[in-house]
Amino acid sequence: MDYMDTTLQNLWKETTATDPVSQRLYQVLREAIIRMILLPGTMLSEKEIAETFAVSRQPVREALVRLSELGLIEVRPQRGTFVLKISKKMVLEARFVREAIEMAVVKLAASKGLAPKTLDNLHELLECQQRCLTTGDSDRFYRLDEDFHHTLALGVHQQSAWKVVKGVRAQFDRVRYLSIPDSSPTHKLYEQHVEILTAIERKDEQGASQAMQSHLREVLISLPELMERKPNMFEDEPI
Amino acid sequence: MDYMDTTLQNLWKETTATDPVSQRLYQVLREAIIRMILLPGTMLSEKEIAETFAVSRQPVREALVRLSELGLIEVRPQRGTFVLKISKKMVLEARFVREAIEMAVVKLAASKGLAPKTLDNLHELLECQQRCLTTGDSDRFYRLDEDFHHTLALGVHQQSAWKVVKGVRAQFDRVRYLSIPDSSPTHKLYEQHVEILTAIERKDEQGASQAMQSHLREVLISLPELMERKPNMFEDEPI
DNA sequence: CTGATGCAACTAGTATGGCAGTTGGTTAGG
DNA sequence: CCTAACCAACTGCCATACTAGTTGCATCAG
Repeated sequence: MDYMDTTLQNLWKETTATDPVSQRLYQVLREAIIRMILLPGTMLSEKEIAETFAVSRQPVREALVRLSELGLIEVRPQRGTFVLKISKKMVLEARFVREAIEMAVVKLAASKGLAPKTLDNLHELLECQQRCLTTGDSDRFYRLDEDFHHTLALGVHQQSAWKVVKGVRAQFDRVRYLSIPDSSPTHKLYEQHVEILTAIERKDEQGASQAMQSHLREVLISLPELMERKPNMFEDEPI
Repeated sequence: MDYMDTTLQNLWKETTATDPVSQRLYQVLREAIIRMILLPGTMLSEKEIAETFAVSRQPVREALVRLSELGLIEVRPQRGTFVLKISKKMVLEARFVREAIEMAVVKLAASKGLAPKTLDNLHELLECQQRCLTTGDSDRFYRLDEDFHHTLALGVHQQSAWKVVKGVRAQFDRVRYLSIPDSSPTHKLYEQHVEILTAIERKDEQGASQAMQSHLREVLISLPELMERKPNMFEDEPI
């Protein structure tokens, strides 16, 4: 909890200074946990965090409350607050929720159709992703992945659905960041995006939802191997 | 904000006194908002709530943070905190999320099958509901409804899915309590539960998910009529 | 009488201080 | 040397105090 302070400070400065402190702290800590800057098992002392960012403990607490609701940290009263280790169970449950919602989203998109403006945005996002493939900018690629899914959800006017997906995505993204710098199958993910979009455009509900399912299961293929290679990042599961 | 104090006090005493104050406040306020004890549009002063329950503002704030994440209240900085009016958009979005998840749950239950213990519990719940039909205890009926859906989700080991459903249920339940004391179609709801369970038992994925869909859409049939009859409970939608 | 302006009484946001419970090392006893 | 009891140093939880921003009413000018 020393070398990483500078990294946290950078994230802190990226947040908009006019926002409430508790919000900024939430964003910073969430990002830090997902990006494996704060590793699973790390203890997060309220006092220490407050001193790190030169704020009081009150807004820190509120940020921690929200993070514990996301299932990223665990607050053990009178003992300490800890970054939760990745749980295979939680990740698979998160996938179930995400699959259910996002498959419903693309079905709706295929049946009702999307606004021309939305389709334009989606196509543009795919073009950007294709460019990322050639430049090898996988960081940007994944941000565009999030945008793609977000745009789909908003395209069928389901903002709440997106909020839920964004919440459970945290579990996914930790696994993803853990697998860096493995060669991730970005090409495959891109192809799947294309498949999803074309299925929607030809009003193929079944095809679109199947493509989405395959897409969402792709990320977790490497899960068992990761659990073996980095066991201390994962919760000790009962045998 | 006076006559209702006694009602809130009762809810307060029902909570377990050993739990953290912030948790108890969250439960009480959540229940009060859902049960329309705290009506849409009501202003919730942190100070006032703190005095009502003889606690400090700190745990009140933490409860309010969680409630605002559920979409039940809105915190407007330096102005006040308000119980959100029911929004048709939000309710329909909540239904979409719930439908997506619960249809996926029953599909999984039908394909993988449920443990005998779980099936027993479900059948017992249905029997209890049937008894409620004769005694006319609709309050208990709806608690059993929640248990039924909860048991299904846990039966396929999807605890996270249930948490999400429980979250969006808040939007549903406000509409339900608003429609009391209308004669609600409890018989129909019971029949739908039976239909869902039998479909699961005969491994009929499609039938189970269809039954669940009909079931979830039943509650909101009265929505348009309610919006006309009690317009001040609903958000002013753009024309 | 109507309008704008300024002040007082709110609000939520933040900071700080004191509390009880847990923990791990240390010390006293076997 | 080993074990058990104790104590100091943490932890998160709650209460209180203070700050900054908003709002509405009262007051004063036109």
